[in-house]
Amino acid sequence: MNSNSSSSPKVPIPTLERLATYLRFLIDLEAAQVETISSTDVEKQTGINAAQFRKDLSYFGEFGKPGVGYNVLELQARIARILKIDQLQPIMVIGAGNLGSALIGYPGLTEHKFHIAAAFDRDPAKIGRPQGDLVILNEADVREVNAEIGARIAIICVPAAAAQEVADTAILAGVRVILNFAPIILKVPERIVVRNVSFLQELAVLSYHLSGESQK
Amino acid sequence: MNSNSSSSPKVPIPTLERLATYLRFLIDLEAAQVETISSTDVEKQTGINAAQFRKDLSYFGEFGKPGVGYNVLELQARIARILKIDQLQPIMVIGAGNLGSALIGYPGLTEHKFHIAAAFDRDPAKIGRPQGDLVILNEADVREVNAEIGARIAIICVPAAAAQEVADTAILAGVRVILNFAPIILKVPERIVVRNVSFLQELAVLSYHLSGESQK
DNA sequence: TAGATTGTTAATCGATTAACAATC
DNA sequence: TAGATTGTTAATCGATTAACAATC
Repeated sequence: MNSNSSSSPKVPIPTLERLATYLRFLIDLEAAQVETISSTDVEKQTGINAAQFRKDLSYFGEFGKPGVGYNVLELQARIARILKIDQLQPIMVIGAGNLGSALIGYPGLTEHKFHIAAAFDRDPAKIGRPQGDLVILNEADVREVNAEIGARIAIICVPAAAAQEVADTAILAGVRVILNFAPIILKVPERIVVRNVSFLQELAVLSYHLSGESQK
Repeated sequence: MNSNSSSSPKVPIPTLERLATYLRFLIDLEAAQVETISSTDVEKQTGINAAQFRKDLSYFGEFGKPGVGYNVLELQARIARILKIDQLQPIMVIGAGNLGSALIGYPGLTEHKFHIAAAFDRDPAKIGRPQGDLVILNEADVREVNAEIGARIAIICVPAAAAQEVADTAILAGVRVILNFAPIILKVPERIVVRNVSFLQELAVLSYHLSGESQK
């Protein structure tokens, strides 16, 4: 389900996912004025195995000092660079319904240098409406607008029926990676990376775990 | 990151995730009036390996006829039963901001027999406000309300700072599994199953894949 | 120096996929 | 019966974790 990792050589996806967790954790440590941290501390505080933490980092170079640990600020900066969120990253959101609006207003994004540069919809009632700092634009103008803003990341929040079409448009407009919230499997060229988020899937896995007992 | 799978014996989590995908796919097939499907067809249409499809199902019994394939309606019903979404499943949503509201209005939920039975917030300005078919309730009343509705699933959509407290409350109120949208690692008893959805993590993984070239 | 902790190699574990006898 | 496709075993692949020499 985790899609076309056509690109880069051999960093496991789970490692990349954890990298984002480490970054968040390091930001909290910075706020708590912690200067140095060891892999054992990481394990104690996040539950992620210390060897795994070191292994994850080892894909990208050497980050720590034997006998000492890792400098919080330096590690933070280096992980941000690896994840390419060391500079503002423009994103387009397609679909300005409830979910799209929630994302546009999500405060964590800016904190992590993600910047929603444009939001689109095809509903004439929504086009032109202000939304956060943005104005909803016409979906028909995706390509034109993206020639300006140069987003390489698209977030698709339209209904399943429209998702494939919208993905095609985004790709034509120069998007290279897609976060897809529509419950369908997008067909995209090899070079495009897609990640799917499915609330239904998450809930289904949880629901399964409601074993026998007190169903009320 | 995938949390406390304390419960059931040995079905891999990825298998459960795919089960939800199969279910969705089977619903589409039903709509298209397809009666029977083989594992090879599944592979062709979803990209999921045929052997994997059969293996996934094999954890739960026998579903197909050699030489023939699987009956779409029967398989659909049996997967729904496995995932415990063959009957209405009540859910509580805590946090009625943008994201919570998006979930309350999400049409796919009902289709899959998930029912948001109550939504809570602690903001006095929100309490009492209508939202879809619901009225936002006071977060302080979670326990009392859940004695009525009996939700075993909670969706947490509050800011990071409030998430742990809210999770504790939900667990006290009888919740057994949690879908957590707050970007923190919840500390919960062994028996509680948590799944985390992190937009930042998803975006970070995608951002990583924006290799070198045209950063514009 | 002695103690702590790294980065990395090797061992373990688990999930995916190929192969095939059983069966419709 | 011959052809197709299942369910399952065995082989492969990849990710996690333990162990330890190198290093601060």
